Amino acid sequence: MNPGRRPRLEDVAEDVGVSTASVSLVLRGVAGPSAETRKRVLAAATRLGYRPDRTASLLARRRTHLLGVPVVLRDAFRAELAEEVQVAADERGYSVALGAVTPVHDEDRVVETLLDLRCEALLLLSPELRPGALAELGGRVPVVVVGRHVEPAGFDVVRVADDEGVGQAVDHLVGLGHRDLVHVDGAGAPMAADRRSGFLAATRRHGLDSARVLRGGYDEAAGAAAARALLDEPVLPTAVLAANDRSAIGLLDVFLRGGVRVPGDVSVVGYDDSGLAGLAHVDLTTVSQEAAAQAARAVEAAVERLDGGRSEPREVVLPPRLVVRGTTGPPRQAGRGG
Amino acid sequence: MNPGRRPRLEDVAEDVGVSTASVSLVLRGVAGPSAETRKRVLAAATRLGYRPDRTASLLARRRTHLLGVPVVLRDAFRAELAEEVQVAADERGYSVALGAVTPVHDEDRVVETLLDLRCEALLLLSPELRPGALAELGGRVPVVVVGRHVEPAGFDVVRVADDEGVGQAVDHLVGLGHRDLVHVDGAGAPMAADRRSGFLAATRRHGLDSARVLRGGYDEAAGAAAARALLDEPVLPTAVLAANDRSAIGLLDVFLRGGVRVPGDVSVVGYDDSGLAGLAHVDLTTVSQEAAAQAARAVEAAVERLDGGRSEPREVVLPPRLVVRGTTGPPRQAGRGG
DNA sequence: GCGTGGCTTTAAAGCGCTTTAAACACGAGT
DNA sequence: ACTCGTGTTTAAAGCGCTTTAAAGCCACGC
Repeated sequence: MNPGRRPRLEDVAEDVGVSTASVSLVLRGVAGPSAETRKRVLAAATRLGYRPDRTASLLARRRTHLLGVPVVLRDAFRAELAEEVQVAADERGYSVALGAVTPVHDEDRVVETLLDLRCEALLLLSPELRPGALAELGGRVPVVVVGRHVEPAGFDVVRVADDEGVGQAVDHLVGLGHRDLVHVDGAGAPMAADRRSGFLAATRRHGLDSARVLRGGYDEAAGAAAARALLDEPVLPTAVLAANDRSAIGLLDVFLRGGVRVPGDVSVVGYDDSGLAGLAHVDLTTVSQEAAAQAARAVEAAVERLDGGRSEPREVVLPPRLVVRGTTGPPRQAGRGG
Repeated sequence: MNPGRRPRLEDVAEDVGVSTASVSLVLRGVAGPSAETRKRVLAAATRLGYRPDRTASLLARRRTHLLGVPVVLRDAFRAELAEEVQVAADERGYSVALGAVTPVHDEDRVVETLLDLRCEALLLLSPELRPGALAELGGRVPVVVVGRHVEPAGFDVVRVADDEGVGQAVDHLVGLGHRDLVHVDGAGAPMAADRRSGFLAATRRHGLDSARVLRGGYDEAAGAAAARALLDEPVLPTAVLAANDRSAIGLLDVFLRGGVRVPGDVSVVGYDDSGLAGLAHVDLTTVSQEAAAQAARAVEAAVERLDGGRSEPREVVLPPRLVVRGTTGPPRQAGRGG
């Protein structure tokens, strides 16, 4: 019926001797067709190598079951999150369309592209957009903001309790005997404020009034700069909490080059538990952001709106998890570590 | 005409008082409609906030102008390549659909998903698929293999001359006075053989028969292990060429911890010029794979097949480019750098 | 014999856009 | 006046699938 072209629903129907409607129903697993019909349709579809044309299917039903995720590929943690979103979406019968955010392709533009592809919802990973822009976007299409502390208004928010995460890290260090802590913060970066306040709250809770915050940033250079500043001071703190893993790597690097042993002379804690932290030669104690859990909840939030009809915004705050590895140990005064 | 719904072509047509055909022509910039019509249609479209429904459009014309790119998000270099593909595709009027390859979502599966989205061609970044599988896939849809040395058969290949790249690095080191070189190779990884043979060819060319190859790998752990092996030997080589940047980072790390100065005691060269290499605290001399150029040529190859009707396979081999940074210097015997 | 209700199946109307063939308008040429 | 040609516009037929309303079929009970 149809020479070299890819088989259509009609070809299968004709082959079996039923209508395209029946074939459509069978192939989508909808109730109705009898077991007999079902069997024959399935057999014919397989034999003809039929594969549904998603485009036509999308046009006909008004749904696409597509989730859009703009992603900054260069950012290891967000990339990991995107992966997990794909996995979680899969489990719920949704596909994800990834859009690369690059210097020449900013977030707005990628969002438009994804919407043109008919994504039904957008999952934004630590988006840079202003809350106003987020709310506006949320008015057009369901939006879930992941990993950013912002008031849910017209969109959902899924994040980790970063203040608590830093608190766990502080507890861990204090438990080891540390009393002299420094936090190299993330300056104005997203979530940096939470981590900073979590640090201050936790140290006060332990009565450590000497605990200080040093201005830092979210990359290796910021950590390295902070480490150099610390080395210039008369006496090193016994433990440093970085704002994220990349900053921690910068700190480690400078300490290493300066002959400062970790954790012998100073303990270092990162944040994110990105791929970097687990590398054997880094072996960084850090706080996990639970990428998989965040992704799963984010997809769930989107699906609730799309399939469940929820419309009031929701905020999901997950507990972080301290991952103890090799860069933390007893302080140099107390233990025998140095 | 159409209450809350998004405006359709028909709404615009009705508003202007012409047929949908005219509107379609105007909006796509096809010749035919008069200047007058054109103007009024454009005005109406803007006023109504019309945005074409890509799905319907795709269904009607038989083209999608979509390029599929499976990408391993965790791999910095491939992620960068994917970004560049997006940029290059954009310039030629194509969009790219990214599909995340993860442990639970292997390359085959992602390829199927992308094909379901009606991608017209696939750009595979250092794919792991067997040549046979590649050829078979190439029979179904235009395929461009990027960054892998494989005979183009039923698909195109775009890659960098890795042997030459390593050769440039060797020349650079020899020019600095080095005579005692070691290459920590990539074992069985893609392109590793080329880098290895390039190393051997270049060192022979310079009469350095002592040049050795150590078995390594493509990650930090492999580099670290190789570095430890080197430290166990009675005398260190004066320069080490790693199979890629990640391996080089591992080498640097172990050297640093072992008190070996770079480049004072030993020079280190990476490969890829991934984001890692450029970081201030790493400052790694490396060989650039010219991601942007590779991406551009890959897109070009796909477009040639799709729009130009080319069908015979093509191989494009680009020249690599040495990027000299801070991890290479004169050898410890010769210069004063030790 | 006929109406009933439960299964199955299907005809047909879209989904929103593209495209082709044909219609149309209008002044030039003969 | 009539044919032609050029430049514009459009009716209508899809693209391949979904979905709804209606038709078919059949056993059952009155």
